[in-house]
Amino acid sequence: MTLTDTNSWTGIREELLRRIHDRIWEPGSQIPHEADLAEEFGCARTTVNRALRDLAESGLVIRKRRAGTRVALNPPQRATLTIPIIREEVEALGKTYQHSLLERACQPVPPILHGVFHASLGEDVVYLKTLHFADDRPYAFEERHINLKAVPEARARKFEVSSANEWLVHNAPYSRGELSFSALNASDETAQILDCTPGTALFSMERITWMGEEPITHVKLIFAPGYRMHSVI
Amino acid sequence: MTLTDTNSWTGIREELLRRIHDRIWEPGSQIPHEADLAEEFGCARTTVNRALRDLAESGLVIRKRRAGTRVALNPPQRATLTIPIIREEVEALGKTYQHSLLERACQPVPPILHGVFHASLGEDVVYLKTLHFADDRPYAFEERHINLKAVPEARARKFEVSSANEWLVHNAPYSRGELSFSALNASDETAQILDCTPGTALFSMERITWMGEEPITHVKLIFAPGYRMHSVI
DNA sequence: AAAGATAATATGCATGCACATATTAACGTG
DNA sequence: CACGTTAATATGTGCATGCATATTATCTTT
Repeated sequence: MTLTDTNSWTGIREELLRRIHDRIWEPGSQIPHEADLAEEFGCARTTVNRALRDLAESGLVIRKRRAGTRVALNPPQRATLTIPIIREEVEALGKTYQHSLLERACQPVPPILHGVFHASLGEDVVYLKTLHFADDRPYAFEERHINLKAVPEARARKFEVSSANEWLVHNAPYSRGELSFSALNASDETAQILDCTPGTALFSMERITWMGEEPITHVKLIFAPGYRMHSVI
Repeated sequence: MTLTDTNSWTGIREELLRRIHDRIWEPGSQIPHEADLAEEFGCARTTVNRALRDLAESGLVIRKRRAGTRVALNPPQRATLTIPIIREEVEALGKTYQHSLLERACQPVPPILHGVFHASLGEDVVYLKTLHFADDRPYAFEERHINLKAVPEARARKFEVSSANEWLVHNAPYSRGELSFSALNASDETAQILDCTPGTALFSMERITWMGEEPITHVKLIFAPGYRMHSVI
């Protein structure tokens, strides 16, 4: 018998987890509905609901109205990725961080969204080109658009002393974001900027962030050769 | 102006979000407590709680008992990455998945860990080279080592019908793993395998998984040109 | 004044209930 | 039989309330 406290929603979640792991409820099969589980555990349906909602959030079960709750067939493998602030990342390597603003434009430069994200930052944007250094060596090349409708204060900022990234982190919080990673061959321009030979495979990260329904900023980072991104499961 | 329905917890969340973004509540500052907000919005405290919990989960506010709720100083730098099973990923594109085993060896081939991960799979391993297809086009090239000490059943498996990945997912659960992403130029061999020109920038993912202290498997995936990995914050 | 006990407070959680909503099943009707 | 309509049902959400728990402030006691 399990010693889990079945009166707390976490306890119920553990018990449900156990049943899924022990294949008492097989992948793809339907599990009893909330009311039955509540009766079995001797708790309110709300409590079971909380536990099931949590499991659904982690992707272990699929819930649909009327259709009931099913054990996910292939539980998605999730990893948590920590997106570092470049300065911190460089300093963690024991190197000195520097950055230089290559370009700053307010005229509407068409955002280079490449169709990666389904969003537009609108017409009124700041466009920034920044190069990040680690010990005088180029570390990453950044292209950024900032939506001035969402962050009007950015119009006056020069972003020469503090980088746009850090300023935005502290001044324009976002509620959600999307990330996209890819590999690309260094163009002549980026090769020159990052001090490598054209054609070198480079790791690239694109990110777009929103506050509610309003896009805040779009960044495309191209890292110098050899960059690796790590994550733990 | 959007007339947010302040009677639903999502509506309240939007309004709270707006206040954070508009700096009505500055980063680091305390926001009114649940009871006050409930009264202001004319709803139950439970509903405000739901909204605040959601914001706390996304990392935008920090909540502590008695201490109250504060706007986060450093908004989230975490993203959850869902690592797809290649077959599902391909099928989600509306394409037909296929894979073919290029090589299978049991003799101790030195694992190509490249010093990325600090681990060794030991001497007794299966080495697999698999090519994954999407509609007859190469999709990803996989090199894998399986630790036979941890998964002895793998010695007898041929991995011709079901891919090693899916077999392991369902038969060798792991407790933790490490991931590493990088970009690399296609070698002559990988270019031939993936049907692209040598030198093309390719996205690569390496993963090692453990059960407890025992490494289970190490995979290196090299994706065909144009691959992108997505993630949400 | 320092240390410990105690009270106050904000969030966390559980309950019982009601109603909303999405989805499926059953049922007619042409 | 194919179709639209209606009913049944499981989850989703809101509310009022009470108690639990962590943390801080305050009040003792020595």
